[in-house]
Amino acid sequence: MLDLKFIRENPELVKQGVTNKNEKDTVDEILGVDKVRREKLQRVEALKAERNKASQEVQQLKRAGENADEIIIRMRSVSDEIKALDDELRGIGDQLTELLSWVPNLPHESVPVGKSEGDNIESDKWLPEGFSFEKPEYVVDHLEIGTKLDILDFERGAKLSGSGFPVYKGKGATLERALINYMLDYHLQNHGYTEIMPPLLVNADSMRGTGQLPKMAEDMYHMEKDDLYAIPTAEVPITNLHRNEILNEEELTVKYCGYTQCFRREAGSYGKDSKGFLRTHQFNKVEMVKFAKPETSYDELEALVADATDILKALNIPYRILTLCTGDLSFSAAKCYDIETWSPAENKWLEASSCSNFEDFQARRANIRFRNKETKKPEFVHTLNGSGLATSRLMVSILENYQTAEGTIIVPEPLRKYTGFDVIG
RNA sequence: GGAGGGGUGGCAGAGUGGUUGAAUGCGGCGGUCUUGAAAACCGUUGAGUCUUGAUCGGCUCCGGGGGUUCGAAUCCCUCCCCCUCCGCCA
Repeated sequence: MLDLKFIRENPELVKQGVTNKNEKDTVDEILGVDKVRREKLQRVEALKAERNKASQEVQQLKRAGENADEIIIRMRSVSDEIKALDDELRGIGDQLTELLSWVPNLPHESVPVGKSEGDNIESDKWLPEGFSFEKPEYVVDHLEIGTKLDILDFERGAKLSGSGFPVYKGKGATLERALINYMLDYHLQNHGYTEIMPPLLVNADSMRGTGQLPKMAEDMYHMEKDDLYAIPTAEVPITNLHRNEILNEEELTVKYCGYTQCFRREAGSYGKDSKGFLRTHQFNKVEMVKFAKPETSYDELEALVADATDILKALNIPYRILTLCTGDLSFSAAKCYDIETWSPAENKWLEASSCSNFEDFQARRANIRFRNKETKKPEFVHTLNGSGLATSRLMVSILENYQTAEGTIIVPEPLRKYTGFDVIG
């Protein structure tokens, strides 16, 4: 959520940012409603001040044993007027909140202006020694090798749940689990994160807090009976851990890291990159979340990207980093880097991680603050998160980049102590 | 699913319908004392919002919503959440 006062004082800036993000510009509508609201607010508050004063007088008169009927009768009508105005204000307030909840975060000034993913900028690239974009003859895509080695079973997954629900089998399941454990341990031991294992079902307040609601409602699984949502990312429960809390400045930066399964309906994206792991309804992800002081949040963002790419380097997987342009930024993000890994079989880069700074956008929605040591006043924290990383996309990279001419998969060295085997097939 | 108890400031915990934004304790901050620290003592310490250039000031907030009243943390209705016990189950 943007600060209403900020919108009021910088309408042109907000309009520009919203337009650059390809979102609807409702600034004038918001300012109009806001103006009406403030006028009525001032009126009702003046009436309330009058009422409060009169109530004191009634008390004093009664104590003195005098008659207060005149005031009481007068205040009766004032109270009615207050009630009517309050009703009106509630409606206006709801309208304003609704309008504000649809306003996206503004892009940071360092974000390139652009319309779509074609305008993203490649800001870094890392290739293992001896790597070539030339695909070896024998390399087949992850679906084919996974089926052949009997480690992935999408067909039975479809029988159980529908398409997009993968089944991992045998060494495939073990490899997946190894990846998760390896990444978690890496972040805990080398990057100073604290592990969190959160609920996978959360309430609507949590979804609003991180900005999934209202915009992404159609993309989430919703349990109607209990009004709970299946999390699309661990970002939701982990960021909301501190919803409605005031943190101590000394505690910052708070760094959490957690593994969860993630659930996405992916409504409207059928047929688009939908083969095998490229787009699934359920997948595994290790997520990193930070609560930072405003002045350090952009440094923390760079560190977050480094934390994620450390893993790819250790696994020897080619990757590149994209700085997303304004048009490709998500609703809540002020700045975002995508990390993409190379898929030889698809002959393209696949997104394996997204690292974002939300500045105070989520914090304002979720009311996450810290007490400024100097001013002693609470201020909104900056929240950040990044995948570290999504295993399904990593699995594609491993199954393709570690394929041998014999049709086997070499287990990346760092994962071996977790898998207990060196080769699949 | 059944029965009961409870939701008050960072925490614990009082609160007769009328200077209660809220006693008290702890914690935090500042100070006295001390070589320094602890202890002790003194003082101080909620958030949001409107108005203003900034103060001053106004208003709101005792789980959420509604009601009664001139006036509600306090009375009534309703919803939510938490805890304990019983039942069922992993």
